[in-house]
Amino acid sequence: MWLPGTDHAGIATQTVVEKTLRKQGVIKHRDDLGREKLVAKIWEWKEKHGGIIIQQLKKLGCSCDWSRERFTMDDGYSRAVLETFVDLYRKGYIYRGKRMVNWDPVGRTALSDEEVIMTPTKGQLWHFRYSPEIVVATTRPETMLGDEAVAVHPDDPRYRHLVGKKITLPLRNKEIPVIADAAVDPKFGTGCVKVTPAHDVADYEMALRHKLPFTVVIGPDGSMTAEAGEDYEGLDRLECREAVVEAMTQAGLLVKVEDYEHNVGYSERTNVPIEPYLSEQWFLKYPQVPRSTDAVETGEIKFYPERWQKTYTHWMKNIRDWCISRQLWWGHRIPVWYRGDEVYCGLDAPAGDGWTQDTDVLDTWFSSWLWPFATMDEATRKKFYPTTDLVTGPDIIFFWVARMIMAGYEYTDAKPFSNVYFTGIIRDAQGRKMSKSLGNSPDPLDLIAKYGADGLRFGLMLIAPQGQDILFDEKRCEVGRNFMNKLWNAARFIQMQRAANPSSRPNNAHDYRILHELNGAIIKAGAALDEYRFNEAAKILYDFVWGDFCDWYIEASKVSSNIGVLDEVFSKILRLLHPFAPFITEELWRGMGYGSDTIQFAAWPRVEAQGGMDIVMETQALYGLVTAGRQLRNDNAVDPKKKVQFVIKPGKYADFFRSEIPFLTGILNAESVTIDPGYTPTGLTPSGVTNEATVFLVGAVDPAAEKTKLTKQLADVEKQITGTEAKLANENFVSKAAPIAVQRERDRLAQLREQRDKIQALLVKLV
RNA sequence: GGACGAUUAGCUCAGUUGGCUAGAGCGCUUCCUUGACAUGGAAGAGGUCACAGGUUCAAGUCCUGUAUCGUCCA
Repeated sequence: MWLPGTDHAGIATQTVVEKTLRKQGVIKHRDDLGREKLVAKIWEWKEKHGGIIIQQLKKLGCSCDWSRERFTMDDGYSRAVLETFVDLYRKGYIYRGKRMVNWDPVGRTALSDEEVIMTPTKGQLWHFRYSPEIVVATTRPETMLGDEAVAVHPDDPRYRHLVGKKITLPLRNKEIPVIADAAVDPKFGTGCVKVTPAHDVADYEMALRHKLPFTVVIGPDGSMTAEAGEDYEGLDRLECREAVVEAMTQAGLLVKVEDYEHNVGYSERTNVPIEPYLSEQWFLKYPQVPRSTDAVETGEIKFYPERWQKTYTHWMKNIRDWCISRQLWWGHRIPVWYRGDEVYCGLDAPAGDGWTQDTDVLDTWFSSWLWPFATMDEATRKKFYPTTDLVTGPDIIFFWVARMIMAGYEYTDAKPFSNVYFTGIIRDAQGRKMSKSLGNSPDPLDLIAKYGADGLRFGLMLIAPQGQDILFDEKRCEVGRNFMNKLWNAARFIQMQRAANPSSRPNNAHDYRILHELNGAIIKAGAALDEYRFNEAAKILYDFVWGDFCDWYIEASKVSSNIGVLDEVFSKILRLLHPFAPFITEELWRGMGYGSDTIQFAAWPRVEAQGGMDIVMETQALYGLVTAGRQLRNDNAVDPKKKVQFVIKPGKYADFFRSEIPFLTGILNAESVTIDPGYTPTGLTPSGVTNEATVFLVGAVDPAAEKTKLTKQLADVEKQITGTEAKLANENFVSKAAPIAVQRERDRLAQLREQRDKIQALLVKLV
């Protein structure tokens, strides 16, 4: 059972809707509309656009249980989210506090650490003189307006005498202390750092240790507050930066400016620099951390590919409290009410007047971490929980996977899933992630229109190796489309055979051989699927269908067909391909009359015991003759329409080859094929040497070409002989290698020598 | 700075525990509209498996180091 659904994508959705409304001139700011009306607008938008992904899944033929589709803002699911909040609050995992958070000044909301993208950014490092003895360096001059101290390392002899003294903060004419703190790196810059408690994470920590005041100089919208002083109030933080630099320069306090590359956090959503911002937020201390860490380490929950374990473990071991409040309106509103100093947390508003609910909503991931179980009612859970597989992208291993595991253990006392399959990320041909702003993501519906849903699916499966990102090129869908075309035409061929041929049991070499290969495909594809190697399974089936079934078995069937085996193999092919290509297999399944019910319920093919390994080998040798014969025709530029005479001088299998003369004649477009163990060519007779026989093309010859070809072949074979002989002459190899490996080399050598002799004999004749 | 990937044919990539005479698709060359399929068929060219060491009878595969690219985390 595949349970489909979507989350409400809080910040992304609200941002899009607000932007649209602003563009339409409906509002300037969300406050113009107010909470209820904006949320109503977002619901409208959701009804209109929210189904796109689901539509795409349906068009792709994903076999979800659509009756179970869920949305994180559904009533039932919402209830579960709030219950979780209340429960964790009562258990003491959730707390509210004034902390330094990652502030998105455009989205005007706090973000979790995971939503901040660190990007190396070229900037400058300004060196400011704060006093005759103190020079500090900063990449963010505007923050100096909120400085509350200058810090040095306690053991730094250069500054020890200054510790405890006060200096005057330039521009603000404010007394600030010089403090000593071990967090200062004495080797960085001058060894003195400015301390801005309200606007830097490290400084915030330091301020706590030294009980410094927190002066907020940058407001939630990224502009300077009154605390910054009247010269700067209202300026945007970047404008303010210039103003501060200018003022310091004027005052003669700018010592120097250096180019400097450092990491700057950007909002994942709005792509603007994050502002460390001191504000009142809700935090979650994660539950079930040790158990969740162990679960993955011990393999109770398995990751595919395994290596993501490390990333997971590393994050779990360095886990920090999660800022879960967002200053948004689209999402689950925090179920906490205030009245004066009173705080109430519960599912519904408390009785009595004067209570106001917290205005924040919860981080979307706080909603979706409950997904594996909150989407199911009790009866469903009994049947399907814990679930077996989660399929997701490695980019949300922290956002979602880790949190789901913790929620699972906390609320169901069980793992939410046994296996996590991490897909590759589809990138464009230049290796860039697909993104709306780049406009480099193709519309799946367009691709389906062009290549068919099955073609698109199969094409993608073939190019998606486990654990690797996929460079997407539309051309690659052609492979899938072509394959579907091939499949369809194979079906047409079978149908045409039905009229002429009665069904029967396997009775000839080609039958046994194709059934043998079918078994191989079933085994190998099954094993690949068991290990989540989807591309490998797709490749195995592709090769079997195109190579073995179409190129050989159907071709053989043109000479003499066995409709019973054709149908048996093809009906199994359809079942094997059904997970990859649901539409065409369903169509053919019914169209070919293999079942009246949907193929979805047809049993996965089983391996049927097949005798006749000898026949399979003989047939392999037979096909070798065909290839040799075709080569002869090609090399000697024989008109494809021209019927020619072949003579085959067999090593073994003479009787078998003789019994297949009709097949050989047909497939080689021969006038005649003769099997003659005692054949000696007269004059110039082009020939091809296989392991089991020599094939002669009697008739038209180009002696020069023939000689070149044979000489090249001889050189090739002799090179291999030398290599094999060297191996076998190596005492160490013979004594230390596995006996099978040694035997294999001996057999090979014998075979190669035989081939060499044959070619030499032919060359002698040519001279 | 740390962790993890990648580096194999012109391009995009397979290659599971070492046994390889290294594969596929696309592209390329030659020929073919023969009753399943030109979204096709037949044949073919094309690779010192990033580099340097090491382990081994044997290394694309294991180990160490280097280089380049990518992702994640500080």
